[in-house]
Amino acid sequence: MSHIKLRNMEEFATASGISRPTLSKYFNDPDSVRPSTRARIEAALETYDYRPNIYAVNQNRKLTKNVGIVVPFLADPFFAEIARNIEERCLEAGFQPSLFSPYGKPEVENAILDNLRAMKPAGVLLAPLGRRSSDRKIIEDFCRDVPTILFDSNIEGLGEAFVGSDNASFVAQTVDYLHRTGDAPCFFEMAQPANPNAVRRRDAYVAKMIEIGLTPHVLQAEGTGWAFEEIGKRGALKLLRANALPTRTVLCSNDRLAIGFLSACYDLGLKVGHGADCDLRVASNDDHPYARYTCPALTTAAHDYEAVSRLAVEMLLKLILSGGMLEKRTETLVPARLVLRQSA
Amino acid sequence: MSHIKLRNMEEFATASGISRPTLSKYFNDPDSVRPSTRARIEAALETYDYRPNIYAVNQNRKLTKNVGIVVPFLADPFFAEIARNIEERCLEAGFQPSLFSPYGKPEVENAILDNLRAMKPAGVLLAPLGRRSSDRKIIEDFCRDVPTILFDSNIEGLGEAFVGSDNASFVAQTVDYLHRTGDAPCFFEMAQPANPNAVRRRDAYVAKMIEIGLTPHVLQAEGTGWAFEEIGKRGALKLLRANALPTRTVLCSNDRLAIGFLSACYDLGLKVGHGADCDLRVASNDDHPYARYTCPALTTAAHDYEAVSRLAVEMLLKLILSGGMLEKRTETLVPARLVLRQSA
DNA sequence: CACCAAAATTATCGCGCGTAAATTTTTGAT
DNA sequence: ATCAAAAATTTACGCGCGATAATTTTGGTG
Repeated sequence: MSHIKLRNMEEFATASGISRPTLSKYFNDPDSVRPSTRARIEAALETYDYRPNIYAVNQNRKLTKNVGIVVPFLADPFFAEIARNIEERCLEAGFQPSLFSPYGKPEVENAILDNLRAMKPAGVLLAPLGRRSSDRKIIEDFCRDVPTILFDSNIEGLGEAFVGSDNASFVAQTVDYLHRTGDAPCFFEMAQPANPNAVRRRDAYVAKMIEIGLTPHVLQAEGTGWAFEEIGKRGALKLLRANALPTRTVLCSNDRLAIGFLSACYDLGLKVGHGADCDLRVASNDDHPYARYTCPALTTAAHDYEAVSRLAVEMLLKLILSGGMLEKRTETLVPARLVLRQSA
Repeated sequence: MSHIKLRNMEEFATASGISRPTLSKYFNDPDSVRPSTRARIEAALETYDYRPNIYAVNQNRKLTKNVGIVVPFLADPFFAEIARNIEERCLEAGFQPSLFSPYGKPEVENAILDNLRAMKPAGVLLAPLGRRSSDRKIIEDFCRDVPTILFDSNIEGLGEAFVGSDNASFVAQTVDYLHRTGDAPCFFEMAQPANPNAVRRRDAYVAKMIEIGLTPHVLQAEGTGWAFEEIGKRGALKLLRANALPTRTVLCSNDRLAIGFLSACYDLGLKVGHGADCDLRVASNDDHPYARYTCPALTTAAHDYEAVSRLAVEMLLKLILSGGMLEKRTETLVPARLVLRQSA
């Protein structure tokens, strides 16, 4: 355990009595050397303090072992949870994940993509911001340079594949359940949603309502940005005070809006739930990590976090193994799982 | 706008008609070259698509422009919010932040520190896990190799400085307020807290109660890990059903426990708040991003997110400028700000 | 016009490692 | 002991850039 600091692989080679090219092979793949020499190397690593210089390594490798993970807003617990899952799986697969978030700002997303390009990652898992179509080209260019899998939010034709949740499945299940057990819901959303999935959910709601022969009612909360709870609460207060709800059942576009909605109901003394003594029912989409701790606990269409993150990483590994290109672009949609709690 | 891809600085030099050493100077500091040549370079950058290879750059620089940020559990909205603030400030200061989280696992934290060492960052902002004292040496060794500022959770004597919230200030304010306006609180915490700040808060509570001549009551919820809401809810259900609360006022160690506590109260039909018709009062610490959307909204001692992140980054920049060593280790404690809402 | 400091250029080395080709050693079977 | 295959070694080059020293050019001054 002398733990002498060695400055480069050359020094470690002389110290350990093993040639530098063999060491290089070992660090790239420990199984590529004979078990006996591997043991000698690992014994030497116990004695001497040496790690390859990652910058020199990555400069000379055509492909690094880095994997980029980009989510639109990391301080949103939904994305934090997805990112955590993905990161863990990448580590298990022997890659070095790097986490990035533009926190809702398109110009920061552009900067992240530029940095990512310079990092020459083996692959990137990108959950893009909802973007003006004029920005499509930026992501298109990025995907040309870096092997990329899109997740969470699809952009038609971009990336080597898409993995995400099936918004139609989410809304169909909640609408169906609410309709069967009482009023069909009106739909509560942001007028200017930060995330393109919101539009897909609204469209799915309208389609589903028409399918079952009912009139869709869409209610919108004003406000931009990522403070969904606040926007939901203010919007709900306004609607509830004006008595503007067309039904006694509300389906929120996502759980964060619903958290705000429930908070507004509480403030106004309205009892939410499916009981006979309740004033209205509130359901939502996502199964946000806190959905089970709202008052009342939130009935919601749950993301399959495990499946989405697993499928996304599997697709990424497949992409990396096949050299950065997939035969054809696939879109994998994971259905929701309806979670019944007290709110509806 | 030909945007031809150039493979290295040499090619960009011939293409732009500027010598490579001058370009190198420019990329290290745009102001180090004559304004006229700077303009020529930037004009060339518009025409040609070139970025220095970050791995080659970092290999040859003694010090990189990287900054490491490590938080114990990034999927905890408190840490996500702090990390977001810090990241933003580092970017403004011209550094490249890299975000890491061991998600509560000590062995992952060790791996992160190893990777960080290899990254040769200009500095690191580290919010350590609560650790067994036997692991202290690992962080001690790390701080010897890498200029490090500790934040959020202090480890006596480690790092070049510490910046965090003043736990005593948090608890003193809440206890004081609760005591003046009604019952003094009992204290609700985890029996095996994941974060060392919890211990400091408990001690501060006990000290404060004794100071004002009252008997402290500490109630503990069983459970380990980072699912604080669940632990808080189960613990609260158990206590409430057993009617084991010594007072009608509860101070939770942190907001996530309080979220679970409030959820339990709701389930049991207990009305929480400071009104005459309420069954009990619940207050807490942190001002978690969702504290204002609980039912009822949570009275809590708020972190000064802005100040903590600003001071931490300022300290880091000072550390970097002074070459990785500060004259003496300082501990900056930011006081809490009491936020009165409906729950107490 | 000459003068001089500042800035840019040329030339050259070093960083730490990947990688290839040619050679030598080791291995496990006959 | 023999021998071919596998593995390790020696030698050498290249990656893209930082950094230095010696030289030339630039731009403002008297």
